[in-house]
Amino acid sequence: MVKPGGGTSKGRQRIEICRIEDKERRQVTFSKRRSGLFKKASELSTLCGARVAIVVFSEGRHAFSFGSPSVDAVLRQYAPLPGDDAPVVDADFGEDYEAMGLRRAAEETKEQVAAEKARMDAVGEKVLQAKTGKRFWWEADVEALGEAELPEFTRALQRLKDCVRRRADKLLAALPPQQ
Amino acid sequence: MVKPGGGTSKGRQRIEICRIEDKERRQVTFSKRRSGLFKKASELSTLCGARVAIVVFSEGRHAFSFGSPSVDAVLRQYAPLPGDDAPVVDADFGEDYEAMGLRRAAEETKEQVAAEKARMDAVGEKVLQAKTGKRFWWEADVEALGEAELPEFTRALQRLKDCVRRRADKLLAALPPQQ
DNA sequence: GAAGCTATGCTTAGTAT
DNA sequence: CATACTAAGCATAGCTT
Repeated sequence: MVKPGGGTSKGRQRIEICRIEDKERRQVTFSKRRSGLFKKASELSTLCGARVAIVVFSEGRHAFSFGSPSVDAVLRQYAPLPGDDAPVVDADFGEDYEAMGLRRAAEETKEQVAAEKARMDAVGEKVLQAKTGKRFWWEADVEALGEAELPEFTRALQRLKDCVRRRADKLLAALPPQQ
Repeated sequence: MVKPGGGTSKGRQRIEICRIEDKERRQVTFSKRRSGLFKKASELSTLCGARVAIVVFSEGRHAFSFGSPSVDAVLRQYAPLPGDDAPVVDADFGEDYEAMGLRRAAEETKEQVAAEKARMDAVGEKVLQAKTGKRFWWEADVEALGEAELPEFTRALQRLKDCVRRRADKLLAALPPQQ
C-alpha cells in the first residue's frame, strides 16, 4: 500500500566522504551506518563461514561491537593471550591497504604511530614521576594512570614479560638435566 | 568507452543469506564483500570521526583486518565487560613458568613476538623503538639478570601486573555497555 | 533522539576476460 | 585468482512523525 505521506523526500542524496560537521546529522549517520556495517558483517559471516569481529568507538568514546561467533573468540584468534593454546595465525595487512585504496588510513599511519610514541613517552614520564617516594620502579603508582594510558603501560609490561620468559628459558637450558 | 560484451549479465540476483555451498562462488563472494565491508568501515570512520577495527578470518584461517586509525590502536582501547573474560590486561607470569614446560611457553612467546612484529611492520614500519638508549625502565636489559635475580624480578612484575589488573577493572566498570 | 518513509546512489551476483 | 561489466537488489540522506 502506497502512502504518499507528502512525497517531500528528495531520496538519497550523494554526499562527500568527509567529516560531517553538523553534530546532529553526524550522530544520525553514525547510528544508521554502524547498523548497516554490522549487518554486512553478519551476512559475510553467514554466507562465507567467516569469523568476524568489529569494534567501533564513537566520538563520545562509546563502544559498540559485533562478533561472529563472538568478539572475544575472534580477537583471541587474532592475538592469543599467553594462557591460550590457540594456534597463532599470521595476519595479512598489505592486501587490504592496497586493494581498497585506504588513502586516509595509509596516510595517517605515520602520524598515528608518532602520536602513539608520544603517548608512550607521556606514560613513561607519568610513571617515573609517580615513583617518587618509592624505592623501586615496580612499586610505581598505577593509580596515577588513566584510561588512555593504561593500555600503553600494559603493553610495555607485556613486552618486558616476554623478555623475562626468554631469559628464563635461556637460564634453564643451561642447568644440568634433572630427574 | 562502452563495451557491449554481449550483455548476457542478468544483473544482481537476490540470494538467501545462508552459507554458499559452492566453494568457488563462496570465495569470490568473500573477497568482494570483505572489500565492501572495509569500505563501509572506512566511510563510517571518515564521516563520523569514529574509531573502527575489524578482524576477519576466512575459512582457510587467513586473517584480514581493517583499522582506523589502526587495528591495534582501537583494540587496545577496547576491553570486554567484567562479565566477559580475557581483558587485554590479563597475562600470567608465574603459572606456566613453574607448572609447565618452559620450552612450550618460549615457543609461544616467540610466535607472538614475531606476529606482533609482522603486524607492526606491515601497518607502516616502526612503533618498535630504536634500540638505542633505553628510555624507560621497562626497556630494562633482562639479559643482565642472573639466575638468582630472575625469580625476584618475576615476582615484582607479577605484583605490578596485579596492580594494573585492579586498576583496569576499576576503569572498565565505568565503561558504557556494548551494543 | 528513535522510527518510518521515499527516491536515489551504491553494492554486488552473475558473467565474461 | 584479480578485473570489468551490467542490471537489479539494497542501503541510506533528507524529511516527517
